[in-house]
Amino acid sequence: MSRAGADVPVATALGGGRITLQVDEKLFVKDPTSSALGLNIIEHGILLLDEIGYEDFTFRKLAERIETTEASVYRYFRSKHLLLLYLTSYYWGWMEYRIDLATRNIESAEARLRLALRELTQPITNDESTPRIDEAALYRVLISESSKTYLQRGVDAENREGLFRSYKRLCRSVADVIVEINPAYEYPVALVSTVVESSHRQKYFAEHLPSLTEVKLPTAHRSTTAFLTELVFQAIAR
Amino acid sequence: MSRAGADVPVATALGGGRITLQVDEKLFVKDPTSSALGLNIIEHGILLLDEIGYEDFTFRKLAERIETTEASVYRYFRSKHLLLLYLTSYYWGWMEYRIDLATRNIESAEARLRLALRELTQPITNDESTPRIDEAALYRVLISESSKTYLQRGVDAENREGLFRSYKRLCRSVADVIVEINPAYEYPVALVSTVVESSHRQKYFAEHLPSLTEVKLPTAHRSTTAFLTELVFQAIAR
DNA sequence: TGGAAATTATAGTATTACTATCTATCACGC
DNA sequence: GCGTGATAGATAGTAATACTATAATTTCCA
Repeated sequence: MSRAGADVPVATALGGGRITLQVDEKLFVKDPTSSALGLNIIEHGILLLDEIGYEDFTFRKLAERIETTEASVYRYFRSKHLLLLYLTSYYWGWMEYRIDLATRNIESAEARLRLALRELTQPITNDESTPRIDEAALYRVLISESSKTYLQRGVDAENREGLFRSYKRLCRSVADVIVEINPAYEYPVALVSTVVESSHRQKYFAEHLPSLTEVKLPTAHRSTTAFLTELVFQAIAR
Repeated sequence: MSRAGADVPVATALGGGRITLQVDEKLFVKDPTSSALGLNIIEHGILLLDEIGYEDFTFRKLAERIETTEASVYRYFRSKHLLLLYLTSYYWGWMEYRIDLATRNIESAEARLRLALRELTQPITNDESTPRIDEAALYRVLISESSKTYLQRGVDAENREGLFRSYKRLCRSVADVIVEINPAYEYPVALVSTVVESSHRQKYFAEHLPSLTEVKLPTAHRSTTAFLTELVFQAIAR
């Protein structure tokens, strides 16, 4: 399957730094990595989303913060929804790249699955090569807002355009490892998508609705990894 | 634990029918079950949410449909967000009532858990006693929109007011059965909340992002039940 | 039947999510 | 150094949303 890293998103440059991922061109009007203004939109888009949440976030507020105009922001993204989709797509692409990096050259499928689950359930760490991206903030945005990319009427049309490709590819590639371990297991992709969603949700619950989970701050990441790793290995045990 | 049904929501009357559930009074301004207009708001609120989705849903559109005015709708619900929260709260209360009904007098904890998972993952069926409620439509609304009740900035305040009590109580009561089966299992509530969320999500994926799951229409309900029941029993096996 | 409560009609506000147009700036090749 | 084309900024405008306010009318029921 994707062991050799074929088909994995290519690393190029974001934030004046050295690494970025290919994000589908349909997600933006003009590539935000191609100009200082675009990078500003990404950088402060993440920070503002983290601060005030998707519902209260507007291009007007973002424009004020980076001292540009609403119209200029619209030159890069058709809507705040597509900005969010861009960010999540970037995130999943990066996640797949990280998993690939962590698991290549590892023989045992079990070990690879364990590493992949670790990457999926631990927060992404600050990356020196992308100085403009606050990874911790992006991760919080993902936890709170990523479901909103697909829980809306436009899903089907957007899916037809391939805008969810990075998420689907990520789930598929982890599911492939499960199939390697137990080809008889009937729900590999469902299991992965459940784990990915649950990882975010449990951390959200830990912070906002703590009686819905045993995952507790400040060790939420660690116990989420433990909970979900155990869940997966028990589920696929022959 | 809740075996005897203590603390389970009481059945009273909705829709001119015989059964309703106590819904927290903080969720509405004026009890919608107390008048014809209120019942109309609930009935067509569900149908309209199902038809156009939460984002496009407005009180103006609802008012037009039931031939009343925006202001009249606002007399019952402070916002569309609180209407959605009312509907989900009603749903979880009813679910708890159904689980209690299905599992009381059953000795084996395993059997009770299996029955509870069945209730949680199968769609609610049309109920003769609530002729004004289209259960199938409500279920679709829940699948697509229920996460939006808590994935927003107001969660903490609303949680402090107890507006998520019915969801928390439901998860807790199912988790109690897990504890009965395996007191050593570390994540009973997390497992239940994961299953409840995943049940909705997998069905949503089956319809809109089918490559994220093996659950397939038109047998989505059956295979979701199978997938999640297996997942739970494997997870809690000693 | 009278008075209170519920509902309707009408109007208004601030904000949102855009779209349009025109001008200023700036890098570039010649 | 000059023109050109692309980018960004300034400004304005629109339809819809999510309410709030107030007065008039209808309904209820004691």
